[in-house]
Amino acid sequence: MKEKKTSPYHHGNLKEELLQTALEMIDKEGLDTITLRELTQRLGTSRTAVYRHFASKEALILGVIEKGYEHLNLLFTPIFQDRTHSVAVRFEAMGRAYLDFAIEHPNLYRLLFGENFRQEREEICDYKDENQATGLYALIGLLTEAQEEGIIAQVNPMVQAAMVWASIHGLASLLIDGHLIMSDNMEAIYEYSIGVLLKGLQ
Amino acid sequence: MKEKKTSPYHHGNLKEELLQTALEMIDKEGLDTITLRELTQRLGTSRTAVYRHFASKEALILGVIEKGYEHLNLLFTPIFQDRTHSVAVRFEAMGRAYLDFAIEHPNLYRLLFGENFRQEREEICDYKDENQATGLYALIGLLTEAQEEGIIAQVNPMVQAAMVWASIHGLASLLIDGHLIMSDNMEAIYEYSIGVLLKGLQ
DNA sequence: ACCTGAACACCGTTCAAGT
DNA sequence: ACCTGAACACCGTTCAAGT
Repeated sequence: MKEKKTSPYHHGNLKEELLQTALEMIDKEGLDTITLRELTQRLGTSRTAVYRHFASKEALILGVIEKGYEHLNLLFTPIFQDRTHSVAVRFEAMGRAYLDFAIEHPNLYRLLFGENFRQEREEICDYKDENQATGLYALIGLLTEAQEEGIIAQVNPMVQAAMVWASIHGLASLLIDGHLIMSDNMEAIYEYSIGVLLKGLQ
Repeated sequence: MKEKKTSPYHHGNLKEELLQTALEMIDKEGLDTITLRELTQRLGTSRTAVYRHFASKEALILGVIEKGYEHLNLLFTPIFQDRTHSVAVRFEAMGRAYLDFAIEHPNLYRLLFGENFRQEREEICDYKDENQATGLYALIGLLTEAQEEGIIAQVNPMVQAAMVWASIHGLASLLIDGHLIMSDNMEAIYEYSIGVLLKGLQ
């Protein structure tokens, strides 16, 4: 048995491990409570090792955001593209998947769709790329499909997509941030919302 | 000319000044960047004076949140109660006022409707009080009125209110956090959204 | 491409002592 | 009901020096 080339010390892909562990820590504990000191300690490296791969803590978090978008993209795109189901069914399924993600990963959801790095997001990924990763483009595609089937009115699908996204995002945000009375009634609210949207879009 | 009873040092209502100045600082610079040290320095007091009136920085911020809700209440309630205009007009006006507030005071809006103090909010004000201050109760009243006029379907108005609030809140959030493409198209998106809502609620 | 260790400026918070 | 001043633990970040 040959050993791997003995890399000095115990890391080869520290950058990836930093991103992955940071993502997990944010997911579990929230963005505000994590520190570089704890992150590096958990990986068994020195504090300063971070700066070999990232210019700052912010730069690292931005990497986590990118990772999060990719993760989300893999989650949503298949739903939109599943042609075996009707547009209405897929519409409802996408909203539910979106809400479920927010509920299961509130800290991650806030990181991806909250105020963090408003500036940097605009600089790094141009809007198009972000919204592609977000699934907004898939949503636009689905709405276009619905227009062709005559289910909804022929309006600029980007405007429609913005309105629909805002509705579901608002529901998710109010819910995970504790602003909605009767969280227990969530299922009823969601189903009603989808109904109102589909009817209103006609 | 009689001088005021010479209060020791230069403050009588420090508590109120702390709240007011903190609110202004948050409004201008955001919650994350303000520090107790800068706040007290701006008021010309010692750093430790804060702890005469508040148990912690968090407690002070919570006071700011309460102040914010009151401010908002004064803004919205008149619109809802203005019986000289039709329900549809008031509905549109309330959404616009809500959006305008978010756009003009994004930092304050995030403080009031974001994730901050999720826990404490639930403890201090019970849901009802908060949602009353938020204007949610007024919205429910407006929707009830609309039901009586036969403009919208007779559904549990609390469910309707949650759906409507979520839609506008989502629009405001995505906008001020920079997630929406074509912010320049905002007016079109808003008008379309109100249309979809009114139609969908029928 | 990592490590150790010391240091810096900046936090919120506490405390002891004054007026 | 405030003040001063020192101190504490905790940050992100930098640097000098190693391997």
